[in-house]
Amino acid sequence: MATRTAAATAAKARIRDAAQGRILDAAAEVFSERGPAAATVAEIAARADMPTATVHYYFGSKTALYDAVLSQVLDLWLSEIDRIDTQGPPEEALSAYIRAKMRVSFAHPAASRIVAGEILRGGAKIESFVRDELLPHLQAKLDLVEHWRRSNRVRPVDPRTLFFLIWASTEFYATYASEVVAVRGVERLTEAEFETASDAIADIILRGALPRARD
Amino acid sequence: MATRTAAATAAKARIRDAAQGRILDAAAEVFSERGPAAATVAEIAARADMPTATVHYYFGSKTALYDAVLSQVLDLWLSEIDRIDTQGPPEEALSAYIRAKMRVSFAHPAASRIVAGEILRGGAKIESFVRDELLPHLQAKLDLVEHWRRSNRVRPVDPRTLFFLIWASTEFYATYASEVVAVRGVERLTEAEFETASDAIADIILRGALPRARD
DNA sequence: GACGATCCTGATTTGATCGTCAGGATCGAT
DNA sequence: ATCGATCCTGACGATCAAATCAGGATCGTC
Repeated sequence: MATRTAAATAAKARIRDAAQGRILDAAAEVFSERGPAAATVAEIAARADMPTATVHYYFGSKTALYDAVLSQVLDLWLSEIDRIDTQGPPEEALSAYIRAKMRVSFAHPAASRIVAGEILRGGAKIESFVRDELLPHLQAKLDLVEHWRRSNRVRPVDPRTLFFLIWASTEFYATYASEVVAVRGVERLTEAEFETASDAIADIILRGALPRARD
Repeated sequence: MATRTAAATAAKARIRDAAQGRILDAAAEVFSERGPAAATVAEIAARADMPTATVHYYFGSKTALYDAVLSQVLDLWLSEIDRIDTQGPPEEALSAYIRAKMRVSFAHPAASRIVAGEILRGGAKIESFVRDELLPHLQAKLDLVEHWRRSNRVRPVDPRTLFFLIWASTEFYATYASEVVAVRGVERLTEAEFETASDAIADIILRGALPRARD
């Protein structure tokens, strides 16, 4: 180790990162499709096109691998909350937020489903994340909405209820995708359908939450 | 068997039903908390306060037990769609529907979570139910909303999108209960909080989906 | 080309849970 | 009291997936 050059270390690191990346991608897929309990290391390894033992070599245990996937996914989730532009008017800020959340549901359905599954089963694994990371970020946004509300730029609604409504309606398109597909009678959801749904959701929620009719 | 009286048969049936009921209740709890894969027959049996073998005696296999729970739960889910009063004005009908769905989320959180988990993992097990039972029932309701829309009693929104919004926002309080609890900083959700949330959701969605400002 | 370090994997062990089975307990009918 | 039918259960076996391990392959350095 004392004789290792930086180049050698970097080369090894690249190999490691590539392998870990492939495993993480495969794992995110399998965990989201089957849930962490039903997912098997063998299936994850098969999708990453490598032997089972290799997965254990890199991540030690299935639980550790799941935790790594979860951590990745939570970072994505957190970054979405920051998408609210605190400068613009409520109408534009909320509209942009809704569209951003819908885009995540479309672009990262596996990530959305993993978080949803975690919460569905009580959220014990993400408790500290929610307390230490999510809530502080969220609080600033809640304060912003509360501020709007006090200056009558948002109707008198509990800011938290408004956020719940936005989360529910946007994440629905990732977590209930199989239902949406069945009810709409399509093969799969296209980006265009996501755009249309985003428009409709933003339209209804904004009209419902902002003062004055807009047409 | 040829000599069995009706009374004896009824007595046995009562015993059987009681035991099966206890098992089904315990199973619904455990399945909803852990998911079908992570749930163990041993834990279900422990909650029903009986040996593991007894659960197998009544239901044969864990899969059969899960299917029985799922079937119960889907019936409940279906019955909710019929709650829409096709006679009344849109405002009252939709408001009553939203409140009914919220009441289910509050009264039967385990049932809501089991269905949500099933859908989350692709809904393969409920595919035929959705096609043969849910969709036909739903279609009548969609037609009703479409009818309202054409007579300008509902704003120009896709009826399916409106239903998705209602489902998402109401089931959110069952499926994301651990998040709601964390964000609100309470121990658990009370009936009063569900009522308040119902009011807020109905208020925003109705104002967003119905023509003319209401204040 | 010998070295140290890391990468990688087939074979095997370990552990947990589903499901069976043989047989005892209970109960109503006669 | 005995009988048939069903209820009920402890003990056991089979299965399946996680995790270990010993050892070989590879790579940059000297």
